[in-house]
Amino acid sequence: MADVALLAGVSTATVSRALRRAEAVSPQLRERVLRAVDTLGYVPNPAAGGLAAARTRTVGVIVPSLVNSFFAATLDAMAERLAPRGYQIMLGNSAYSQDAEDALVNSLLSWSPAAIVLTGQAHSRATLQRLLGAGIPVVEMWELGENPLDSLVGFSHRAVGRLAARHLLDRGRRRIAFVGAALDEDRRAAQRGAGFAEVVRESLGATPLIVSLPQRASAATGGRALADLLERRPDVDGVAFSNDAMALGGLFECQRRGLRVPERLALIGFGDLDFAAWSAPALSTIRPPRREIGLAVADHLLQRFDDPSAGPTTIDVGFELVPRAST
Amino acid sequence: MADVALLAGVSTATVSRALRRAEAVSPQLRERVLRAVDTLGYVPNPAAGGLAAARTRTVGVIVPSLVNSFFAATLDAMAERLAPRGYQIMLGNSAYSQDAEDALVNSLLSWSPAAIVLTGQAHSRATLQRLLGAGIPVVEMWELGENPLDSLVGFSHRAVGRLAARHLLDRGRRRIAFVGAALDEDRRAAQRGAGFAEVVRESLGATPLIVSLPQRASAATGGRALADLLERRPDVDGVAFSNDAMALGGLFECQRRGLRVPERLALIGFGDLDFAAWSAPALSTIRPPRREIGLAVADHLLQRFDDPSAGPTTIDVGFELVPRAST
DNA sequence: CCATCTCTTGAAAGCGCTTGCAATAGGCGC
DNA sequence: GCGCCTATTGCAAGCGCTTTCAAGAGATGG
Repeated sequence: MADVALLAGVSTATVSRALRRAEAVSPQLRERVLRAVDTLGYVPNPAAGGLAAARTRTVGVIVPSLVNSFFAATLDAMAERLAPRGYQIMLGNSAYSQDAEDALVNSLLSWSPAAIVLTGQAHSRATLQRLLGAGIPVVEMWELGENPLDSLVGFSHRAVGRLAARHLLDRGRRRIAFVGAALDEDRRAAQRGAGFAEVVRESLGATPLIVSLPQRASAATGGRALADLLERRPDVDGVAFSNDAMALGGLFECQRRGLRVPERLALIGFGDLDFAAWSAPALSTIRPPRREIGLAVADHLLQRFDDPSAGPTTIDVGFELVPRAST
Repeated sequence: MADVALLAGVSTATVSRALRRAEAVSPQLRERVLRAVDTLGYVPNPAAGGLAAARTRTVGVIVPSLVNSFFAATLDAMAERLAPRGYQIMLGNSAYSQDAEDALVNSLLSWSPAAIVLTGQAHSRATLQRLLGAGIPVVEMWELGENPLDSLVGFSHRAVGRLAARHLLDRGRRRIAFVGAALDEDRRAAQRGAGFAEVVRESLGATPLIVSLPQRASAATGGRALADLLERRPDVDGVAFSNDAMALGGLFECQRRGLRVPERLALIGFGDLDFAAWSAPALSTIRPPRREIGLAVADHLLQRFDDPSAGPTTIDVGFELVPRAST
C-alpha cells in the first residue's frame, strides 16, 4: 500500500480511503490511486485491514448440510453475489447439531465478520446472546417464523405442508399421508408435516397419518417409509414426501410393487430437484426458491453494508406448487 | 490475550506460544495458561494472528460447483477434519471457469492461507505461478494425472471410463456408447469418455460412440442424450453415463419407451449417488470415494502443517465398481 | 476583503497478535 | 565449585492496514 501511495503521490491514508470509501476522496485522486493499484497489481491484505478496522469483509454462513442440494444452491447464489463486492464466505457445517452450531458461531465471530447467516430459527441461548452482542447484521434463512433475531429470509414450511395436503385433496385423494425422515432433527421438515396434519384435521376431520424413519432423508428412506406405510394402511391413495429425494424412492417402490402412479397412489415431493421434471411419471412437487434465498440474503446484506442505518427486514420469498403427472 | 497473560502470571509471548506451539513452553505454565484461557473465555483474534505471522489458519478451497454433490461431500469431509484443528475453510466456486478460478486464487491468497486446494489439474499459467510463489502446500484433487503442481489426491477418470466399458463388455454387450454432458467444460467427464473410447477401440476394433449434449449434466440431459442416441443407433445395447444423475434420466427414458433394463439396454452410471441403490432396477455404477478424498486432503495438509519439512505426495484413492441390476 | 465553513488530505496512533533476540535459570561435566 | 550449554521466558519490534484528529485549501456570505 505504501508503494501505491508513493506511485500515486499521496499518503497511505488516501489510498485506503480511495479503496474503501470512494466518495471520501476527490475524483482525480481516486483515479490516480486506482491506476497505481492497477499497475502495481496491489492486492490489499485483508488480515491487516480486519485488524485495523475490527471488521473483515467476510460473511459467516452456517448450513446444516452441504450434501443437501437445497443449501448448496443457496450458498452458490450467495457467493455469486457477494464475491464481486469483495466479500468472502466463511463456511460452517453444523451437521444439524446445535452444539456444533454454537462452536461454529464462536469461531466465525472471532474473524469479526461483516455479517452472519444462519439456517433456521432454532438457536441456543448462548449463540443468540453472542450474535446480538456482535452488533452485526444476522440473517436467519429458510424459515419464516415469529420473532426473528434480526433479519429473516425464507418461507413458511407449514404453508408448504398445507399446500401439499390441499393439492392431494384437490386431486380427489382422501386417504393421504405425510412421509418424512429424521423429523426430530430437521425442524423444517417437521413443520411441513405439521402443516399437512392441520389440513387433514380441518378438511377430513381425520387423524393425520405421519410416517417418519429415523434415518436421514434419501431415496432409500423414502422407499422404505412408503413400504411401512402401505403395510399399515394399504388403502392410502396419496402421499406427500418431505422432499423429492424421498419421493423418488417412493416412486421406485411403487414401480416395484406395480402400483400405478398416480392412478393408485398420488405422490408429491418438495424441492423440485433436477430429476423431478424428468421422472416417469414426472413428479409433482413444491418448489422452494433455493437460489433466490441466497440472492435475497446477499442483496439485503450488501444494502446494509452500504447503509449502516438500514435495519433488519423479513422477506417472504414464497414457494410454488409444480403440479405434474404424479398427482 | 493481555488479560490471559495477567491472570496466568506470564507474558503475552508465553500465552501465544502456549497456544500455538505447545512444546515450546513448560508443561506447568502451559497448564496455567490454558486454565486462564478457559476461565476468561478468551478467543484469539485470527486477523491479528494472521497479520503478525503472515499466515492464517485458513485453507482456501476452489470447487467448480457446489450443487454437484461430489464436491459437496468432499468439502463436508474436509471441513469435518480441519475444523477441530482450528482451520477454517474459505470457499471459492469457480463455476467451471478458469477466469473465475484465477480471480478466486488471487483473493484467497490475499488471506495468507495455510494451504490451497484446487479441483482438477487444469489451471492457468498465472495461477500456477502465483501458487508456486506462495510457498504453501497446494493440493489438486479429483484427478490423477502427470506433473502435479504439488500434492495430488484423486483417481484416474480414464480408468473409470475403461472400467465402465469393460463392465458392459463383460455383460455381453457389444454395441455400447458413452453419454456425457458439457464434455468441453468438464475435463474429468471427458477423461472418462476417453477411457471408454480406448476400450471400445482396443476390444471391439470399432469406432467409439460418444454422445454429449452442451447442457450441464442432469437427469433431463441424460434422458435427452439417450433419446438422441437411440435415434442414431437404435441397436445400441449398453450405455455408460458420465454420472448417475444422467443415468437416472436415461433409466426413466427407457421406462417411457418401454425398453427393458438391462435386457434390452444395460445402463451404468458414475457416482453411486443416493438413489442408485434404490432405483428400479438398481443402478450399476462406479463409486468415487467422495468423502475419502476430502479426508485424505485434510489429513495430508494437517501432516504438512505439523511438519513443514514434509513434502508433497500423490495419493491414488481409487474407485469401485458397484454392479447392480441395471447391467 | 475578511471571517467562517466545508471539503480534502496527511500524520500518526494503534488494531491484537507473533517471533527474533536477549536474558535468566537450571543442569551437567570435570 | 565453576564454566558452559540448553531450555524457558520476557521484551519489544513490527505485521499492513484504518481512522481520528488536525491542518490546509477553497468556497461562501456579510
